Amino acid sequence: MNYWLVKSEPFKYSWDDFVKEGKSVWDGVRNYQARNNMKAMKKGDWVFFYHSNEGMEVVGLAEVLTEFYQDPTTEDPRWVVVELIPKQKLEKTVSLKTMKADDRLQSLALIKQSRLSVTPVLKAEFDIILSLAQ
DNA sequence: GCCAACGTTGGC
DNA sequence: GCCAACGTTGGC
Repeated sequence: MNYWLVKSEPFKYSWDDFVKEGKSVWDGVRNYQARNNMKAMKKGDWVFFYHSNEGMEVVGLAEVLTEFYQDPTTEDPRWVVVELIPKQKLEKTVSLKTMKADDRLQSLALIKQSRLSVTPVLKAEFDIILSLAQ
């Protein structure tokens, strides 16, 4: 089991939109590192849902429903999508500020590579973030 | 609105 | 293959 974090700008696609639809095809990723992370996702992996730009906080937990396949929004075979389903909303959101201030989260990929839209989360980091969400 | 950090493109 | 120029993301 692996853990991940995906970013979305809430005014484009928010957690609430995600819950309303019940499922999301995570398309439009055009960055190799993010793509490679998506290819490494396995069905059942857990994925934090983070609001970038506005909010700047982890708001919910999703699960990988379908592993990667060709991105239907492009002919270009380099790009892929995964399908995610909402699992649960966090009791308390966890802000970027909180994570940056936590000594235990200094190597979090979200913090180290702030522009990457799909990042891995270590098990230890995952547990810490979940504990901050209660 | 600014700008740092990256990623990409294209000329050489 | 290098690197300058440019574009984008996202925190502040």
